[in-house]
Amino acid sequence: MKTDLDDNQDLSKQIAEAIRDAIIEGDLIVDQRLPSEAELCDKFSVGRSTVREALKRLAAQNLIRTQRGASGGAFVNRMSFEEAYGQQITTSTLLLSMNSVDFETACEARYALERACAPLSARRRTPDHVATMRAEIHRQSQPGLTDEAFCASDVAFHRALVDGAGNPVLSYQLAGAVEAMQPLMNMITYTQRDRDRIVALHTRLADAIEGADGSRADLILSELAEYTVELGQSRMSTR
Amino acid sequence: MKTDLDDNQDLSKQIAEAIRDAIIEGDLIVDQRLPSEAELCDKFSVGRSTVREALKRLAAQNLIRTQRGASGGAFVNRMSFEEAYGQQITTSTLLLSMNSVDFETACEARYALERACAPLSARRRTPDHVATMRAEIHRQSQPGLTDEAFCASDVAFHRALVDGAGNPVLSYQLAGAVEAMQPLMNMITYTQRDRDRIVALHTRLADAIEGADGSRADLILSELAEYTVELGQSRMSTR
DNA sequence: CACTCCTTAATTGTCTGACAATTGCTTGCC
DNA sequence: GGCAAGCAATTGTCAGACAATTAAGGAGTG
Repeated sequence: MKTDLDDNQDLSKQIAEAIRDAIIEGDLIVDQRLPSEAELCDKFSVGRSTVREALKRLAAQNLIRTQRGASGGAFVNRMSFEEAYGQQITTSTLLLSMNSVDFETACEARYALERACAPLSARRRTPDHVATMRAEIHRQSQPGLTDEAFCASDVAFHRALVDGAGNPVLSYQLAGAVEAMQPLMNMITYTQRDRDRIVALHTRLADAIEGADGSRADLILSELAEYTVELGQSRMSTR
Repeated sequence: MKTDLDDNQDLSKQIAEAIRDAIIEGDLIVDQRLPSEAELCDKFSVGRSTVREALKRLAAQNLIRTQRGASGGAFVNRMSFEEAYGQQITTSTLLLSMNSVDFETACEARYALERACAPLSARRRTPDHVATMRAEIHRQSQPGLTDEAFCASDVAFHRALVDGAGNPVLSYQLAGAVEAMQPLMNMITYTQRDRDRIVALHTRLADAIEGADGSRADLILSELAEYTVELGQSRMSTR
């Protein structure tokens, strides 16, 4: 690990990067204990606060976890899919909201990615996935559902579709795209007619997935994408 | 912003989360200055080191930047696509390496996502994108190229393909998938025959993109995916 | 007035020392 | 052996000090 630091730069940042690189390079392996704060102070010749700030930076990225007490310390964290989801969603959400990405662009990205999953999902989905999709469709048909709850169910439905592909890497990549769109989707108000139309499309989609008909699922998804963009545009313009 | 903290928990973590939520909720907008460290100490009734550790956590996620001096302080950062790329790549790389995701799964995810871009790229790519792809193909044909340089060029080629779709959200999502695979790809040794084959596929791909033939590009990508998986399997098994 | 230089105040970056809280280990007692 | 007390190591928090950086204002000078 690099221990020589450039003065007149942010020391804690440099230390964090040195340790992060060591983790990425594999010099520090999962569950391995890092040197104690005191040892790191010596190693980098800095004060304890500086070391601590560096460690907090790494903790914020889920790269390490810390434990108090004897035989405690900082340990390299196994990056779990769960944590990675969370990070990705936060980042994607902020990216979309802060850069005023328009609805159309985000929608296009989302459905393009989702369509990539459809054929795989049609081939590999388990009965569980289909059941989840059916359950969400049922929820979406309930009268008196708030727009937000409708959106949340929509996310859950599509999540099941994506998970059906049985590829955790795909699921991870798509979690960000789908969930990050939720704030944008929440700005839309759905009339009963809109919901009926969406539920109908979802039903056909679930049928296609259950029937292992990937190309039909793809087709329906493109319909859904088109309809959603249309909906977004009309709703945005009436404001 | 929430200022009441649960004692006997990690204070700096709670503070960081409170501020992060305020940013996500839009209570703190881009380029807005946060209260100074001293003010935050008062607001949360904690010591300065605790506040500083919280701020470093946020800085590690690129949520804020800090400036020294009078009229300095911590400011809400605009999450740029550039920074988001970097974060995503780090996360994806670690996720893949730490969870021993097998080559096949990662490859499938990567090419599934890339195929989602192909039709869009065929429609929208600029001459610049095509030129980049051609340039990378040329580089890949050079004799004496190391395997690593070959892989890097491969990434650049596919990056141009994805960027050609002209959708920054898509580019962002895919940056992680493509670049995170590089360490896995780097484990492969490419014979001259392998390279020739890949260069041929790349050339046909560039032709299809240039000729705005999305479905042909899609087809070639599936060929490339199949060949890559095959290559990976044979190379892994001979170890 | 315009320009330069100096001082001042505000703010973050770093260091030191102290104490609290937690936790595993050892030691002594029954 | 089993149990409780204490000990040592480690992170979490705090307070105070000083350094480094930067913007703003003021003094002096042409």
